[in-house]
Amino acid sequence: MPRAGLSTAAVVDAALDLVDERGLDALTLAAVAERTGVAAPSLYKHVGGLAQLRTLMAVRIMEELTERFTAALVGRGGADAVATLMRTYRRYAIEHPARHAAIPPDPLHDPALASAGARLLEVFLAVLRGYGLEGAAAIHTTRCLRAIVHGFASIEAAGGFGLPEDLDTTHEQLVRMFIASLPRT
Amino acid sequence: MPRAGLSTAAVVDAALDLVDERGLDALTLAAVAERTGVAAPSLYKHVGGLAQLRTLMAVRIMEELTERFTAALVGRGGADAVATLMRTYRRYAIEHPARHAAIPPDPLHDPALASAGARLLEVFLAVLRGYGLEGAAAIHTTRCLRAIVHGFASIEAAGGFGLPEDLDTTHEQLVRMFIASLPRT
DNA sequence: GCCTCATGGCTATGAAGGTTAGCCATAGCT
DNA sequence: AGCTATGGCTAACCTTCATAGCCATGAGGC
Repeated sequence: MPRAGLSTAAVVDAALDLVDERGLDALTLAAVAERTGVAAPSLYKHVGGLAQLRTLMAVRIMEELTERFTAALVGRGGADAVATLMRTYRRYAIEHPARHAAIPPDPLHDPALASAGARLLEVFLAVLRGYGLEGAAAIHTTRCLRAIVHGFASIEAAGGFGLPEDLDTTHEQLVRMFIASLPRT
Repeated sequence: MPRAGLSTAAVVDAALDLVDERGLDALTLAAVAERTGVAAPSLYKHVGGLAQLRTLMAVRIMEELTERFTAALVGRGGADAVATLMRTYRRYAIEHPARHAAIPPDPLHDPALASAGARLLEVFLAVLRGYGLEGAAAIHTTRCLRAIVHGFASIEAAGGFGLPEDLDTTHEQLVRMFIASLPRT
């Protein structure tokens, strides 16, 4: 009975690979167990259960997103930064639709997700701070931005825009719309 | 063994009541069966299974939404119509968060949902047509509007806006942003 | 080099849920 | 009154999550 040498991180890795390949609905402990070469109950030695596996995945995904944003935003400011943030978010959702769908809508409500969620939120706030927005105005504008990027990415990743018109064009229109709504710098 | 006098419509009614009360995740054939006073397998006499029950619910929900929109929009046009559409959508999602969450993102991909989805889409297009938008421009702008209202409503209905700032204010900012992006009439 | 014991596997088991098969009483029609 | 389609039912099966409890591994101390 040789050991598989599993770890919590390895289980999360396998789960992420699984949803990338077969979609979020395919995330089942049995499938993760098969992929890691272990019986399903053995996963409980590394992970508290399906629910906890989902939150661990969400943390990883939010960290990955935050990292992508910060990498894409270095040296940028103003409208350029806003547009880059929106395009980077969209690209991530296209590349990893299942991961995008796994992002919880209310990360701040779960202590295990709160800090990763707060760091992600901070990226949005930082971009708008470069626009002179602070306090309540920054919160309202961040919410608008979040609603826009989340809404577009969710629908696109789900294949919800059925008609043949070009989606890049639609997205650029959305980028212009949001930037035009910001205060003149 | 007296008959319960069930029908497909009655099963869908019970399912809608159930998700209204206990959330979308509580939608289970066992729960619907209990609520209708019948054993779970008996539901199969009226409904093809859980998946079909979900699409039947989605059809009902989209029809209900279309009806609300048309009722709210009579006699309105231009910016007033756009704002009314956005506010009506938001109100529906607040009143019925589970129903809103049950709306499929890609209704046009399922033949059973296509016509209800197309009627709903037509409301959006009609509102923008009053703005002189037609053809590809109307499609792009409808997509923007859909992304905005869907994104905001999804996050709000899920309790995703954690901070205490007033959400009405945020939504009105979003309404102004979208209307400002439309061509001058 | 051996012992100990925490660790990480395993099998067995059970509870929920979806689904199918097949039976039978009811109710409506002739 | 009798036939038959219909709409209930029970029994059974499969999948999945989860728990319990067993046992081999293997690292650290002696």
